[in-house]
Amino acid sequence: MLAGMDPDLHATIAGRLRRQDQRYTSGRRALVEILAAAGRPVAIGEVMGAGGVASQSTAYRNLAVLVQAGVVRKVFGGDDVARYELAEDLTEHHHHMVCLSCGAIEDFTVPKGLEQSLDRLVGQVSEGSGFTPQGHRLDLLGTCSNCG
Amino acid sequence: MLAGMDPDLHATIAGRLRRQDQRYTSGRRALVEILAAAGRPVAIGEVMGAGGVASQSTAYRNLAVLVQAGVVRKVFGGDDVARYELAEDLTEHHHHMVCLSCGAIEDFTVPKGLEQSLDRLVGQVSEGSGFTPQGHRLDLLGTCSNCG
DNA sequence: CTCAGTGCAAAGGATTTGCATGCCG
DNA sequence: CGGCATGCAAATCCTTTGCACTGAG
Repeated sequence: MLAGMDPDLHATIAGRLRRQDQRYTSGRRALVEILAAAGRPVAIGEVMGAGGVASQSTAYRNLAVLVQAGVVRKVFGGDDVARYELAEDLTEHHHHMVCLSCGAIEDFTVPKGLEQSLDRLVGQVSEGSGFTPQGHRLDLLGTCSNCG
Repeated sequence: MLAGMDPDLHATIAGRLRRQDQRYTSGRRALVEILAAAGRPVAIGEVMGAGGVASQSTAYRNLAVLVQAGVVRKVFGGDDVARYELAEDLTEHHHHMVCLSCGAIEDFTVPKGLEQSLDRLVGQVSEGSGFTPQGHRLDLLGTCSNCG
């Protein structure tokens, strides 16, 4: 586990899984460790390369379970490969810098004031439309240092 | 063509294609008409269902050409199917409400003041990191009226 | 005539599913 | 013991590509 990581993380996750009648197996724990260590959304290839996960299909299956339990979020960048990160309530609310060239994603946060403006906006837009907002997504699109 | 649509739209597009040594064929024009009429990002299935486009592979190929020419933008929502919309400089800067249930996407715009805040943010974040921003993406995630 | 554009069918890559085996509760 | 989790391989889904044909310049 990374230093600085919430020591109750695994207990919290175990609880959420139990609520869904799911077990917190070593394979699922390995996935969580990888996501927590990465600190940014990781694609399936990186997950497999990290070691500790043997079967790709099981990785997909477990990630789906974790998403269902609200432990993991699936994010899409500029390319068509899905990436996974720990749910925001296990880490913190943040945003993404998406590289349009290679698809890599990095995290960043924004000033609290702007976040509040965004939250207010969410509420405004929801009124009138039949749309029920559950959150927002603010991404920067551009070119990362590797591709620039 | 839809009433209210920029009458020079097709001329503009033809010019951009010509710059890439591409022709503005009837098939490509049909795609543009569909995107313009939709007013929101459309998936390949909707494109085919709209009529006027015979071959799915040609549709993909022409959409790629249009993206390359800066006429069309490819967007990803909450699911893994790509959607296409006219480039922002042919329409106007806007944002998306993404339905997490069915993947549908609707457009919306935000107050100018907030947009300016976002633009300022883009500049700030770019400094220090090696990331070169080219734009931003602000989406609302939630449930649409059909799925709610 | 020549070459880009088009259609059909086959190929590709990412993700999902079927089935038999192994392990935890 | 019984059922869920896991691995492997086959299947699916979206998307791209190969190749021969057609049409516009």
